[in-house]
Amino acid sequence: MNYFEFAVSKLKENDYKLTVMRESVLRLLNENSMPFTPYEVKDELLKKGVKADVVTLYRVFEVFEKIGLVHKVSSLGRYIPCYVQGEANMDCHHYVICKLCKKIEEVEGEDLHSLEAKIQRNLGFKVESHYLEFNGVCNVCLTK
Amino acid sequence: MNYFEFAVSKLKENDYKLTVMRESVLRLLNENSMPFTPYEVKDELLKKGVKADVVTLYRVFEVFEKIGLVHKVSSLGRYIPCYVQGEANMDCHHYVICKLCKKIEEVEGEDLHSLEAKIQRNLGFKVESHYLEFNGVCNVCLTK
DNA sequence: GTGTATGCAAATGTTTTGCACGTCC
DNA sequence: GGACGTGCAAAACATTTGCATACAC
Repeated sequence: MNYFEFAVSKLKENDYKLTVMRESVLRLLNENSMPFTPYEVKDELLKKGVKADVVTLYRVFEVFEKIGLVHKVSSLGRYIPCYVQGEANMDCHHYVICKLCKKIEEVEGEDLHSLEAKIQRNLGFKVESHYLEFNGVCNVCLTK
Repeated sequence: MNYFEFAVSKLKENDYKLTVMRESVLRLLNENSMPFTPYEVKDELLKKGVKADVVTLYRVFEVFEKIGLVHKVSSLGRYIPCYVQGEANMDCHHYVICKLCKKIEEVEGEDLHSLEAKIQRNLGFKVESHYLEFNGVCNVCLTK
């Protein structure tokens, strides 16, 4: 099951309609597993002949985020599909972000359960998800 | 050495002047070790009789962030002082954020070096810092 | 005194809202 | 058919920039 199929079933499951806009965005994310801003999505879809309003795209992503299809990377204003190595990935988000080219890439989630358990124990804080960003310089920029 | 003293020396060290505005913001952060938006800082300072322009506060935080005195939590638009348990804390930022009351609190950094080393090894990505958010419900909201 | 910091005004950029119309099931 | 989704216009909000004045060292 690829991201698109996964997403479609997820939409149904949550009683959201599969509209032309939602489907177009999902196809884009499925083809390019990378983070987009709503404005970039608008441009990308236009290239494919689909005219979309950014307002709608904001609302599309709002829904997608609610049901765990994307995660918003606030520092970049981008939405990135949550689907790592064939698996839905709602609760842990691990990214590397290059400070030079701004490229962001999802990395395999390491186990942070012991840390979460510790926080739960020490603070009484109920951890539901986590978000981990590694900032630095990517391999491409390093060799420039 | 408290946060204020630490920050003052850090400013000097980086050839930034200790101005009334910067000092006022530092005192505020020193008294309330919590994240503020520039607008909130403006209001807080006004209560103390210090009139500050948000533009200036944005610039103050920009400098503070550059020299590692604060970290911007983009998802909340807030700046949080970096100073955990009496220690400056520039490179690793671990927070718990309550999704209900939005309270954010810094937690003791656990060692993520092995993870960083792994990323460096596998991707050739040079990790310089990381940012870790635990999202969930805080102990106060849990009991409501 | 000199370079940096600040305040004000305004531009820019991002995200949200209201409402009429269109579309999915 | 009815609820939900979309487009357009506009509002609201966040952040940045330019420039003249004020302040720290």
